Amino acid sequence: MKANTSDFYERVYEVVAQIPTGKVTNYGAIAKHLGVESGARMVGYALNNYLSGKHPHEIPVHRVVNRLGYLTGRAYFDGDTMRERLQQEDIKFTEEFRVDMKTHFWDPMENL
DNA sequence: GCCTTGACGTTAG
DNA sequence: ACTAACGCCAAGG
Repeated sequence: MKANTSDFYERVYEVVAQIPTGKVTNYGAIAKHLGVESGARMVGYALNNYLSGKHPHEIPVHRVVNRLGYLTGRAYFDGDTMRERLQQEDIKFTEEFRVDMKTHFWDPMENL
């Protein structure tokens, strides 16, 4: 059973699916949790792939931001959807497109 | 096969 | 706080 790229994508989706409402995590934390510390970029790639394809389960991909809290993936959602969804979960922002990581960061390493 | 392009992160300045 | 240079590695041209 050799690990291929699609396995990695699936594992990313599994982690994202467990991010609690009102919390966010970042690309690097997910990669690290999956044992691929240098794979932060690939996590982003996986999420991008998620939005382009058709998937049976809805997962909160809007809850993944970069390590500084910036909504680097906002351009891949319609309009301002990413920020709107986060605000609906009472997530606080320190800047227009930056969430308050100090308050809302959820680390897969410590919770899974 | 080579080159460029990224939802990234770390380090140095 | 901000910028630039790398390292990373899958995908697409």
